[in-house]
Amino acid sequence: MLNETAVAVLEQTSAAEPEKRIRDRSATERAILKAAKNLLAEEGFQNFGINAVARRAGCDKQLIYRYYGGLDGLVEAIGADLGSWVKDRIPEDTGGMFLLTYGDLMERLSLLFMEALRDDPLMRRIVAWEISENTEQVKRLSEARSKALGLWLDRMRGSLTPPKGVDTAAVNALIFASIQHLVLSAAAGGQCAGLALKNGKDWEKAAIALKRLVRGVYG
Amino acid sequence: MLNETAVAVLEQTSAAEPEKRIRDRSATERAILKAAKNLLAEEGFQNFGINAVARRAGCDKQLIYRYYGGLDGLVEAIGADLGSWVKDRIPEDTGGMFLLTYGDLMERLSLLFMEALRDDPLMRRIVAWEISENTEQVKRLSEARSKALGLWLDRMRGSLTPPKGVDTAAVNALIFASIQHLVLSAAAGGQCAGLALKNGKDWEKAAIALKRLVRGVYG
DNA sequence: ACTGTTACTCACCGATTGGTGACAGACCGG
DNA sequence: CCGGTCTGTCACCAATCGGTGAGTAACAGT
Repeated sequence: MLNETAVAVLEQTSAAEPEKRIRDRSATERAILKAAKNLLAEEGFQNFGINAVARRAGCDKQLIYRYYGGLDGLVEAIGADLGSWVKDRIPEDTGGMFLLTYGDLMERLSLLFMEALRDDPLMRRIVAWEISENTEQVKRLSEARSKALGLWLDRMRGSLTPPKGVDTAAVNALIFASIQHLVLSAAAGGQCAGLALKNGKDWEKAAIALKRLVRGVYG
Repeated sequence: MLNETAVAVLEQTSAAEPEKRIRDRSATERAILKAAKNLLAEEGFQNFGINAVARRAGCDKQLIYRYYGGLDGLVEAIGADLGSWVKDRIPEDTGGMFLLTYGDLMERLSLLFMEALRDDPLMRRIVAWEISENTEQVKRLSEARSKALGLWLDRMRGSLTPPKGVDTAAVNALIFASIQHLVLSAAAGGQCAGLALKNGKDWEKAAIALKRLVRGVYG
């Protein structure tokens, strides 16, 4: 893999156009970041290292040290980039939902979160990483993710007050933990605690069970 | 670290005699297995390899190849050894519980499982491993764990029929997923989804929320 | 055109990994 | 006693890891 610009140049080499700017720092930086994200999403954190990222980015690892200050900085950049998650995952159409109770809201958020996590391999890998390791790298990344998730929840919640008499923080933590583990387990082995999670039908069952769980506590 | 026997020998040989290692295959095998389990429990699967296990077991890695056929066989042996989990985790005192409803049962099982997982680092690491990787190694280990858990649940359930009209498989999968993620997240970072999980007070809150969740679906 | 800076590549380092073949010593049957 | 098997050790392999210092090629300012 080469720089995007380099690829573009290669593609139009048929013409006699003079090559322009193979040396483009910001493009290289973007290529590195993109390579890192893709690598993390596809391969997981096991084989996530300087050499692998440089290989995939098609540049020398030295550039990663120079531009990001090593893997730590690169991971931090990924974390910073995680803010874009919020924008992508907020449905602009919030209409059609009248008179939301807290139960309505949590049911909707749970299903949305499950769906979002299902088709975001990078986020899944990060969650798995958080659980498996406790280095400073992961801690920072975890904070960024937590922050992004919190922001997402805030945006989605709007101005709705939680019910009294229930420890919503703890209950919601359990609900979201449930979703995360279900999705991660499914992504890894196609099942969770013996429950098959492969085709759409399986996930429909899971969704129904999730609704029932949420409705059970929040009515 | 050396064999226990070897250590004993070393302790009583002041320095005159050349140290002799006891030739005891089964003891060495046990030492290797124990080292592997401890290593996995303490360090996690990140640095789990032939060299690390041999180092901790105080023997040459060649012996791991000979006795277990490499890491795969060793992991499989760990899985086979996982059956003992069931015996350790079944409270012999099942009296004092009259007229169990399914809700009573699931509440009790949930709390027991959470507690059991909380003080079993090896099991936690295995769960985290399952989620993070999908190699043949992990698959076998996962199966063994799943089997052990299933056996445990059977033993605990006794002869109690689940309620109709509820997809108990899916709901229970969600509940146990919730517990696993909560405990793993806590073990890694002392919190889960912003919910602090450090001292006993925190866990008490989590337990209450868990009860509420279970009671919500199963009454 | 000269100079200095920027962007980038390359070669090398020590350490560690998984894996193998050769060897030494202890034990046992003959 | 000898010879073979079992148990354990050691040296070595190629590959990969993270990390660094030095060199090269393209650019910009003058």
